[in-house]
Amino acid sequence: MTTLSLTDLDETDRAILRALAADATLSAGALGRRLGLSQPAAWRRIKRLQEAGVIKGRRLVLDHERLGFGVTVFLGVKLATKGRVSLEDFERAVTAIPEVQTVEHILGLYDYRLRVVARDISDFERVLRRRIMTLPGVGDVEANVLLSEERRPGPL
Amino acid sequence: MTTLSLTDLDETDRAILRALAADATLSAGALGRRLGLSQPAAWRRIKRLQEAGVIKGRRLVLDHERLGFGVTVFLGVKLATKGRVSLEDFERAVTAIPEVQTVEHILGLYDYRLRVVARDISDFERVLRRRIMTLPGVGDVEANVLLSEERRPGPL
DNA sequence: CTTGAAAAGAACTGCCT
DNA sequence: AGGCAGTTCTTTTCAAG
Repeated sequence: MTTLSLTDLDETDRAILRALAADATLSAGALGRRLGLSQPAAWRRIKRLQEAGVIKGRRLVLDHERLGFGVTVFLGVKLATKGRVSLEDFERAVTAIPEVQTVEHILGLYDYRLRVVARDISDFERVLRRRIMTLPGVGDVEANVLLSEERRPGPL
Repeated sequence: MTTLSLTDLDETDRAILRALAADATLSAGALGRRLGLSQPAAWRRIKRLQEAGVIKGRRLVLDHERLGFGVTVFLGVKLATKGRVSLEDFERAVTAIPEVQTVEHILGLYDYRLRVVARDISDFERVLRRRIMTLPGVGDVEANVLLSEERRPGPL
């Protein structure tokens, strides 16, 4: 496992990550052609990046609107009671809510940021009142409705 | 294109999405075995979901820490000047910053939420001062350092 | 690192229930 | 809709330069 070696990725590794980050569907052969490598060479590099843990996996990108979840809301949550037990209780309870897609523990005015999806605004109200506000230790809550979102490749 | 398909996904489609959302590596054959379908049957459903636009693509999940970006910060940004041109100017400029991974236009106290990665805190300070604060129309900025994050499958 | 080749498996197609 | 059988392509592994 801890063959953890590398912060030493060369420029070719970075190019592979850039290409795959945009489209994880690319085959080793197609990648090699694009970068001037043979198929086995590209394949070995990809495998190396996976085993080093740099590539953690591949996930589907779903269109939640088409799945009937037209509303995405970010919630900032401040805990009324802090301390180790409160954090653990809150995290356990919040991860059991299906509408919660992401739980981020952050440093700042709020303790947690939640990404919540709902079918529509009234469905969101239901989730907020019956699920979120009843979580253990919840204090202040701030809501932000997502209007649009753009993801970028990130630095490499 | 507009083979507009439907909000009518049956339970099998949902099971496919649940499985693939966790691991997009699964082959149609493996998926079929898991659900009691033949390989072509599973394959046809996956293809249908892709053509319907429910599945938008497959993305790599990278470990940014191992890539040397140990710090993730969320920035709430309030624009000083609003209006159509200001929003477009801001969005164009902000998407050109490599450290910015996500740009979310939101409704609430702040106008945008940015997800920013940096090598360390002093690298983040550089990005903040030289890149973010110099963006056109930037007013208030609030920063939240990410401590930990958990992603969940979401409702289905 | 390359090329070449072989085995396994996945993707795709057509036909039939 | 689903299954079966077959073809084609890629992935994956290995040998050798």
